[in-house]
Amino acid sequence: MKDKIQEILKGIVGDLYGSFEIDTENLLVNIQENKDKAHGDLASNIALVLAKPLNKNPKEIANEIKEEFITNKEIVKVDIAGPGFINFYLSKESHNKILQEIFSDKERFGKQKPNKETILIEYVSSNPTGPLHVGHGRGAVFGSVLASLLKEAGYEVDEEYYINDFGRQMNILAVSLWIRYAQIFDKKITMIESGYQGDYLVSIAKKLADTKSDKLYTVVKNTKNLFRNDSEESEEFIDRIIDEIKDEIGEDFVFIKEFALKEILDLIEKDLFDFGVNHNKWFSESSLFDENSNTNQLDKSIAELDRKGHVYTKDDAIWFRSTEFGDDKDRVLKRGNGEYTYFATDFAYHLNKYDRAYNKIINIWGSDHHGYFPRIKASMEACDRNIEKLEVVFIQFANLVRSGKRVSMSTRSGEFITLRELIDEVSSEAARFFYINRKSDQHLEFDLDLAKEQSKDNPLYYIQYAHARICSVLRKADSEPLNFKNSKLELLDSDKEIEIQKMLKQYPDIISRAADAREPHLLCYYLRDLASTFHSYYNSEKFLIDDEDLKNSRLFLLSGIKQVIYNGLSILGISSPQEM
RNA sequence: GGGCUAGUAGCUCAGCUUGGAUAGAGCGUCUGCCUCCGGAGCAGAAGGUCACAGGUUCAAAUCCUGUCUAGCCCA
Repeated sequence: MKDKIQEILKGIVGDLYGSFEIDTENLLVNIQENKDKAHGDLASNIALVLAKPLNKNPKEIANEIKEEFITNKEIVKVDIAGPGFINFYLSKESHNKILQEIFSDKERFGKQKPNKETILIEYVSSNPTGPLHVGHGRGAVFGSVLASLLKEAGYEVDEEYYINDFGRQMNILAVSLWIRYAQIFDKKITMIESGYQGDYLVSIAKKLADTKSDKLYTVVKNTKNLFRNDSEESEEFIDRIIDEIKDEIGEDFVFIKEFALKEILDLIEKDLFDFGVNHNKWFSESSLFDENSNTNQLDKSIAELDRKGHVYTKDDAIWFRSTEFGDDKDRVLKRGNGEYTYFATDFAYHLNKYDRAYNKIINIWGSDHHGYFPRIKASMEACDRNIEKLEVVFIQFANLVRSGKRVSMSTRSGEFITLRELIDEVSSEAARFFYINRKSDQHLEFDLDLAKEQSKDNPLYYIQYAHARICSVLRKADSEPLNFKNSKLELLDSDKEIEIQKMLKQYPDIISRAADAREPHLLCYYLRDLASTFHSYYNSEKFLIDDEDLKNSRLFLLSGIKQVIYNGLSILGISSPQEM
């Protein structure tokens, strides 16, 4: 409809002022939906925009255009208002097409045609050294909802979890597990300070003992000697312990490491699953180092950077000259001691993503990493990759609030609140909604009490209640499957009914806007608005009435609202209860 | 010191991408509404220098510049 009006206006303007050679393409002409009913349904600012180039009073222009505009069945009235807006009034019938559309498309309503673009979203990617905590929750929900939104908007989407399963932290994890395991046989052994303290390792250690009995303990000859602490710095201390345990246990050290990794990934995957988050790809960092093949991707990637002339050696270390691409300073890829930096593997990982030929690569990162983006971008640019393809969405941290007070979120060993605990307390769905119901780059106060509350103050409850209420009415109506085909939808002509139909019409736009702008919270606000309009309608009208035609039409309208709430909540990964 | 993000009603926040008519919700406060489809709800009132100062524009919460304040990152 907007396009139609736009075309007509262009024609009229061409006829009227063609000789002035106005560049209609570049003028900021738009057709907008009016907030205020008194101004009609749609408005054009064309007269205001033309005022300057024509050197004419905008009202005069608007009048001339109005004279030429021929109203029809759909556009029943044209009006001039304010400084020179041209308002268009649509016929009441023109609003109810949307209900037929929803009725025939059902859960596909709002879904756009496949556009053949592929997108890779990488998110969560928490270190596999312990279970997920609440700090990961927001990014997890954001990634999964954005993925659903993009699919709805017609993209083909892969959701990937990058497993940091390489390097020193894995050794520390293995040692921590071994200590918990050894404690089963010798209570006097204590966990080292820089080890992973959480209880989860205690249960994993029990499993390890179940499969290996004490075999990995008895090979270590002198545990006392192992834990002597002659005032070493903790860094050196843990490195020495890693080395000594490695020596004593031999190849089984790798077994312990992989055992720990597998168990923790199982935990993470289960938590994510229960949280409604489902990655379809898991990418292992250590696969970049695959030593069994000749294709160590990390060396290959650095070699490519080198070939392009962006690598140099200084102080025995290998550097990337990232400053040439806008970074603050050059970055080390490989240290003098032969260790690769975290950045080096990330660089190789991103090249790998590019080589998988997606149209778009989206990373979801905590906003504390924003300083990290320029060097990744620089490295891709240096390798002649199109940096327009790469996008990072930064997620600001959330604070949990209980009884008006912030819940301490210290990440000090063992003190964090796990995602599991949050799900257990407020339910997975409430947690999802509260995490996503805020612009992602904004601080979020997550009110635990409100998330549990069952009242209109809790926006999720309010939306779900609207759905349940409609289901209840439809149940009560329970006349044979309603024959909506013959409904006299033109009877839906009250202000509220028109308003609802207009609102339903906006739904597909909201989906594409939320997807394109990476702003899933728009959907939450839309659904809340829709629910609110419904509740108001519900209180002002009766549906189960004697007038069959009107009754059917109203029920048809209700089922449209119900469908849209259902579709929207589905994208958020939240259910639409029939009753509650 | 450099960078990023923000500042909108007493509180929590939308709106800013794409400038548009009287700046919106929820909570809280006040006043009403259950013989009636789910009151887990609804209607109404009060509440604003859109941080501040300039600039662009017919038109600025929205775009630009500067200042102040807060959070985060880097040194």
